[in-house]
Amino acid sequence: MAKKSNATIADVARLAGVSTATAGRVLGRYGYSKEETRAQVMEAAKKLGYRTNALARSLITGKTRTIGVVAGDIQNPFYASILRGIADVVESHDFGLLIVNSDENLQKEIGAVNLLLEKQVDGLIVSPCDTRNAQHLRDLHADGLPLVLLDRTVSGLDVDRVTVDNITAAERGVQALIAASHHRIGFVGELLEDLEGGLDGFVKRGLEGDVLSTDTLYPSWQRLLGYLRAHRRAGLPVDCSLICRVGAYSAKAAEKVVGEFINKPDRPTALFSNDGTMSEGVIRAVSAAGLTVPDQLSLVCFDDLDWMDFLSPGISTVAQPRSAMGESAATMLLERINGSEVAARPVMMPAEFIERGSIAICQ
Amino acid sequence: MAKKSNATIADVARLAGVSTATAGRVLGRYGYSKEETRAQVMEAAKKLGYRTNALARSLITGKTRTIGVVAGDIQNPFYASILRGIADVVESHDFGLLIVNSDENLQKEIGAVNLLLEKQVDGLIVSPCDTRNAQHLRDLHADGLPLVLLDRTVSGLDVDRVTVDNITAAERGVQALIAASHHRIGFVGELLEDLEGGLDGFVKRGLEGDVLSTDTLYPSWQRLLGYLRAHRRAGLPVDCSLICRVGAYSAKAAEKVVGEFINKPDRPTALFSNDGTMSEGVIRAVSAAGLTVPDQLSLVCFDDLDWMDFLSPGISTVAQPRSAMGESAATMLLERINGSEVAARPVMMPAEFIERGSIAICQ
DNA sequence: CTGAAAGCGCTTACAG
DNA sequence: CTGAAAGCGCTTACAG
Repeated sequence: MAKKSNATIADVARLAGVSTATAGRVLGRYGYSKEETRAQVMEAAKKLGYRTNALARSLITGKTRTIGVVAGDIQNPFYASILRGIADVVESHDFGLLIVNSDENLQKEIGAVNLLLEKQVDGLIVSPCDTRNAQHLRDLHADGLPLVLLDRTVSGLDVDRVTVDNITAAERGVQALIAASHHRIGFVGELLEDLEGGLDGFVKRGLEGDVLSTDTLYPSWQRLLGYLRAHRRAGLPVDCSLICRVGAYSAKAAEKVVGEFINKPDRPTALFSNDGTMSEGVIRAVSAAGLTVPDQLSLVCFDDLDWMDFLSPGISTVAQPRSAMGESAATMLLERINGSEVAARPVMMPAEFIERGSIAICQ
Repeated sequence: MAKKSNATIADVARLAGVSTATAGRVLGRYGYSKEETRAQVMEAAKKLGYRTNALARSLITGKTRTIGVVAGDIQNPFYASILRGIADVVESHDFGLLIVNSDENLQKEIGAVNLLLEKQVDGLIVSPCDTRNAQHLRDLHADGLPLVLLDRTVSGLDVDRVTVDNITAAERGVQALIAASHHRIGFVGELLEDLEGGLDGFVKRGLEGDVLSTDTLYPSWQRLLGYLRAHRRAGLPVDCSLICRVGAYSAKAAEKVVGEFINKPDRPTALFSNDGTMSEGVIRAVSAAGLTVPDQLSLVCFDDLDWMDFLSPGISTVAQPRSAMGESAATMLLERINGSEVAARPVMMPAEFIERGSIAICQ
């Protein structure tokens, strides 16, 4: 049995000797049906290899049981883990998962959202590449489409979101370095976006007190804030020349910039690398410079990538709960899809500092 | 403008003062339409924030411009890179990408395929978890659905596929070790499946000459074949006790088994680790045993993971062309979807041996 | 509990 | 070049 999966409800109904309405009721598991009728229809369906056409059903019900995700790059371990978390909850609810990469490019993001909307997804999880320029996302929400923001937020868009408490997390990592008597701690981050007042202005404000509305700041800037706060609370001055602004989100770029950075005579005694991809570049640069970790240079990274554990020495790092982030985002989205109308939930997850062997006491 | 994306073609047609057929023609870019009419319709569409409902279109055309992928685990760097390759070609053709994890579990795979079929994907890329028990995949092909197999093949299913030339690749890696005078080379692989004749029988056959029909063998067994072939061609005997069968696809499991393996008095002088995940376990075990690579133990891995390059010493490895594998699979699938009826293409991609610092001359 | 009819939002012949 | 009508494969009221 079961061949040619192009049988329709009409075919099944005909073979079973019932109306399409009845056949539809038993095959779609809605409405009433007599035990006997059900058996007949099921048998006919089996004989014909009937398979529901979700398209037709969705056209009527207005629900596709499919959600869309716009991620920066599914190949990046950060997103890969988050996606796994999303996929786990989505799959357990028998939903489909449509995934598109944005490469952190606004035009691609807009195109991706459009594609997903045309396919009528029931909801969207987006890691927005631009926190201000995001009218397409605001429109989505205004149209009532369930939407969850991931990793970043968007100004003027009050929807469910899951982010990491980057400030506290970075502060914790830098504190560990300060506790080991380091006073010249380099900060390595992409710090891509241009902020008003520039880097110097930002540092000045960050040192004067906690910056308000840090929500829509990009993660690397938030982490810089944590770096500043750790210094401020320890009563330590900040040397702006120790802030290494890579200016691109790539391990190669980080390697190059950090290479020059640590080859200067007044190089830092420790480095705080603000991201997994940056960290790869840092490790390469440090190794190329022939510096030993932690003896000649202490190191704390961000995001616990597989290799940080077995690299020798183990890399102390701030671990983001990646899978849990994905699970949380997906769970909230499904709740919205199921009609929840609670106020927007700004889920900010804590990151855990993992102490390993990359910090030495500064002499 | 552009709000409420629930306007239909009928709404646009009404506002533009034309028939739905005409509105459909201009919005769907098919059939003829006068320049003037087109302008009117476009303006009405813009005013209403019209967006195509791909569901309705697909129901008629029978095409969804969406493909499905069943991967083992999207979080695994092997699959993550392949998926990126797939996504790149799919996105460039304006197709959607539906992804499901199988966790290498047959029941989940069957469920995944079913979900994707109900959503009417135009084609499927599957890394089958079972090379024999795969009637659901054979049925797919019999039904005429475009299907491409990834990484593994299925016996009795002659469709497009992209695999790696595992035998040659592994042979090349082991050769490098033999060339450095190693005679006691351990092989670490999951070797999950039970083959007739067991491991011993397999080794015996592998040493007698090239095993026929290696196609449907699982990758780790193919790689073992490469290990055997390298020995045979070098005139070296094979000690079965050096073949470390992990029996599970997990770094943890590999770490445990390899830990015991290399703590024995007659431990190998070199290790060939047959997979990225196994390699993680191997590195942890080696490091826990306090052995120095390559001085006390030489090492060659499989699949070039990020860390293999910057781990010190660099890990010599056999690199699989992951992104290219995904691109190739997706390209072939789209060709089939576009009607290509050439004979099934068994694409077997070469893996490149990357020499770094993990091999020392055996004293 | 079942069936006839309408309709979801499009595209496709078919006339004109 | 345009429109009226039918139809893709389902589900949804509405009668009975």
